[in-house]
Amino acid sequence: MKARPSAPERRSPTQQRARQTVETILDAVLRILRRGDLNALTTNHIAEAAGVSIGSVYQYFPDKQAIFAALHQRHLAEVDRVIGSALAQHGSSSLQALIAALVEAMIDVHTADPNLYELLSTQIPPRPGGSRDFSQRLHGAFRLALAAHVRELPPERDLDLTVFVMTHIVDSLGHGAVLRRPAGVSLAAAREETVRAVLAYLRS
Amino acid sequence: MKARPSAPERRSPTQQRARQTVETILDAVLRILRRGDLNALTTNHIAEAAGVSIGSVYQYFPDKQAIFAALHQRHLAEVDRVIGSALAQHGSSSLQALIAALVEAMIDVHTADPNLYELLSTQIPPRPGGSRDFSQRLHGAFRLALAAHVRELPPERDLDLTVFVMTHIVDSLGHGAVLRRPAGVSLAAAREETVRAVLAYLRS
DNA sequence: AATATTTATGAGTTTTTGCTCACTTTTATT
DNA sequence: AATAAAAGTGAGCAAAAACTCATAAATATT
Repeated sequence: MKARPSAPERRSPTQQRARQTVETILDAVLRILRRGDLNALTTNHIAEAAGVSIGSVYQYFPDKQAIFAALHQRHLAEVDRVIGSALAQHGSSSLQALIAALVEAMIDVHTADPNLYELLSTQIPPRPGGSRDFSQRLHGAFRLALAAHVRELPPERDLDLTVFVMTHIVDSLGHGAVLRRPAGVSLAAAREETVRAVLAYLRS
Repeated sequence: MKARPSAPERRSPTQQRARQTVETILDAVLRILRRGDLNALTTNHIAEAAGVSIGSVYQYFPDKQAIFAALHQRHLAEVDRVIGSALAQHGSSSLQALIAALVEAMIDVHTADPNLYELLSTQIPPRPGGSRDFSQRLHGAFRLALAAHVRELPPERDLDLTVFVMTHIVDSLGHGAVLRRPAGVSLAAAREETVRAVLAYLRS
């Protein structure tokens, strides 16, 4: 488990089936993750779950970390897509409709892969000066979304601070609504209440 | 890494120095955690970081999981202590003072061990019918805290749903304020804004 | 069709890691 | 002081995991 001295480069897939193999491997990790068996995340088992040989895994990933890093990249792209779609559809809607769409998008993301965030946050080292991480990416997207509605907000508010709070509320409750919802609280109720909380905060 | 067939019992420490050894081992895990090097969480390295032999570790912990489980227990007790203290001091205060105290307590907990929650959530399997986990514990404590102020809340609100939302806001922002605060947002500002958000939600 | 390149395989090597146990040292008891 | 019990040690074992490499199959290029 200790970091190997260096991670040799691997060739990148050029043929279609090679790209498919890479996707299959990443999908297998998600499948294991959904089963919740974190200890089954070994390279050999990932290969087995993907239905490819261990050699194929190392054709495209220099080491185990790289598999998680690739998954991280794919997840970021997916979040961008989902959030972007919500923004595109509700760019000119009311603030309430926008927030509702964002909350729903967040719940969708977390429903698809409930444990992914925890895995990535423990397995992916934060890039020092490199690309933006998950929460920064979310912050940027939400900042853009809220900027269109600044006139509806009380004046004299720090936009970054407001977005920081709003992002955490939406993300945490989107996550919690899927994973930690107490008995007697429906998903729909949690969703609506989250929207209420965000709107109450923004208008306060 | 796969689960061993059975985990034999170990003797529990009776002398003072033995209890100290156990604490030293748990502290070492926290120290490694604070360094952020999740891959250094091997039994041998934990022993080395604690300055005890690997044999001593296995005097008191039947397997590696048990170390994390003990840490989990210790963390739950600490959270109970901190939250309980906040409640005791502000049992008859205003709602605003109470929320402020809870937010501060949450930030304190997360400041001490920023990565602990992530580790535990990935390494500790959820107890089937056993003791309550972290978020349930928090929910119970916050429910108690809020119950004293039901008269200040709008009527016709589901207490569990309200506590669910409030707990996630406080926990997530307490955590985020320490770990994911963007540049230009001070800790004090994040704390105050969290209080504002919770109060706005509760009064909405 | 012949050749080159990319992709896939998986048995086997090497490293890591969880854990044991025979033994020593320290503390408690008589 | 003698004896017993508890605590501590660390070399080393067995299992597991990361990763390699010689080889074969599939696809692309000539």
